[in-house]
This record gives sequence, C-alpha cells and structure tokens, in this order.
Amino acid sequence: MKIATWNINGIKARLAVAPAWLKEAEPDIAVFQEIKSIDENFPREVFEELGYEVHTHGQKGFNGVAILSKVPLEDVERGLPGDPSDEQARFISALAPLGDRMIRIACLYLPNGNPVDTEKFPYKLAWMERLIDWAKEKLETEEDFILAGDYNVIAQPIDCYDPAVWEGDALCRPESRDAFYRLCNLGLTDALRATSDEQVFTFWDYQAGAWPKNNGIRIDHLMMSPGITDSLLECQVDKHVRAWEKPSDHVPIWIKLKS
DNA sequence: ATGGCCGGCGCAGCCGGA
Repeated sequence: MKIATWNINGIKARLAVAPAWLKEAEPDIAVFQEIKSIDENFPREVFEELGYEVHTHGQKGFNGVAILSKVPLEDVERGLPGDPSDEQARFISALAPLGDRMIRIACLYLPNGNPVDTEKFPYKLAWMERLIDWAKEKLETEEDFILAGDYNVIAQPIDCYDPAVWEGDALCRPESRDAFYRLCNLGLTDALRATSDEQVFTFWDYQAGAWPKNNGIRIDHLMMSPGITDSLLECQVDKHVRAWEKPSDHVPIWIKLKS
C-alpha cells in the first residue's frame, strides 16, 4: 500500500503535473492540500479516469483538501472538529483497508500562522490543539491512522536550509514546535525521520531562486499512529517533481506499508 | 550586487501563501 501527500497549490493550475505524477508514482491513496477550488469545480473526471475515487472538502479561492483512492474508502469525514465557527476547509479523512483491517487516512492543511502579530498565529495554535484532541480521541478508540499533509511546522533545525532566516517565523516559533512535539509525543511516528537522518526538503519557495539554491524546508509530513509503525517499509520524497514545468512549490512525499 | 513568484479572482490589481 502506497500513500502519498502533496500540497498541489491549486488544482486547476496543476492539471498537467498532477496526473503526470500520479501515473508515474502510482500511489494507492493520494491526499492533496490547497486545491483552491469548491467541490463542484474540482476536475474529478481527470482523476477518476486514472482509477481513483475522489473526495473533496473545498472552499472558494483558498485552502481545500482532497483524498484520491484506488481502494474503496468508507466513512469520509470533512472538517476538523472542535470549532463550529471555523469555515476554513483544511481537513478531510476516510477509512481505508490495510490488509484485514481498516485504518483512517487523514489529510490536513495546517494554518501557516504568519504574520505572528496578527490573529493568524493564535488561529494556527488553536487549530493545532484541535488536531491534538482529534489524535487523542482516535488513540482512545484504538482507530489507527495516518495524519498526512502540510503541517506548516519546521520541526528541527535540520529541516531548514538556514534556521537563522526562519527565526521568529510562525513555522518554527517555539509555540508551534511545542504543539507539534506534543502531537508526536502521543506516540506518533514521523515516517521520514523513522527511515532517514538526512536533510530532506519538501518545499522550495517560488521566490528568490530558492529551488536552484536548494533553499528548502521540510514541512510536509506523514505521521503514523502506533499500530501502523511496524508496517512501514519505506518513505521517500519525489524531489524531481519540483523541476517539472509549472510545478507546485511543494513536492509529494509518500510511504509504503506492508499489505 | 541585488533581487528575483505564483494562484485565484476576474479582467486590475490585490490577497494569500511560506
């Protein structure tokens, strides 16, 4: 079972690159962030023709998440619980078969949080508390899960080309890292770090020649609940996709699980 | 040497992103 996450930065702008990558990588399940589309306008036929069922949680202009799957999904849930007044579309999940059991695949687009002196930063931190509560609830009910997506958190200095440049940024503020570590410390495993000590990036800004200079950061993560960790075979980042024509500023990251 | 972008919306230029 191959499961991938990718912030595609606009589905309509990625109608060449996204199918091309799916044909090459052939994930069983792919979750997308920043589809920047309402559900009605998502070009689902493009992906259905490739053998995927498509579930979206969209929003006009910004945000929006989607799950594509070649295996039949059940119990699709849209939105992150904990704040009925939150209208931003940043979370979708569904049950998928892994061997003889069902696990929950969750797709998240965690708020950026900049600038930190605006309401955006407390919104990010509150959203992270809701995410921690979601994970706690799933752990208590023993529903295994993979939390995949754009976390907008630089967890450690190695995950950033120049930590000094990012000092004070919402992506590595102590409050953001603290919440991320508290999520991890529930017992989750960072799939990339479980398989590699190398410096690996998943995002390179469009600006300032970030890609040719390799000024990247690692903010796209696949976090696994304890019951899944033993099934992990491999975790890779498809860095080459960033060099394709009309790329997203993020690249796909994926795992392979036993059965 | 410095600074450098892109997508959506909607048809100009602004907002949002990281």
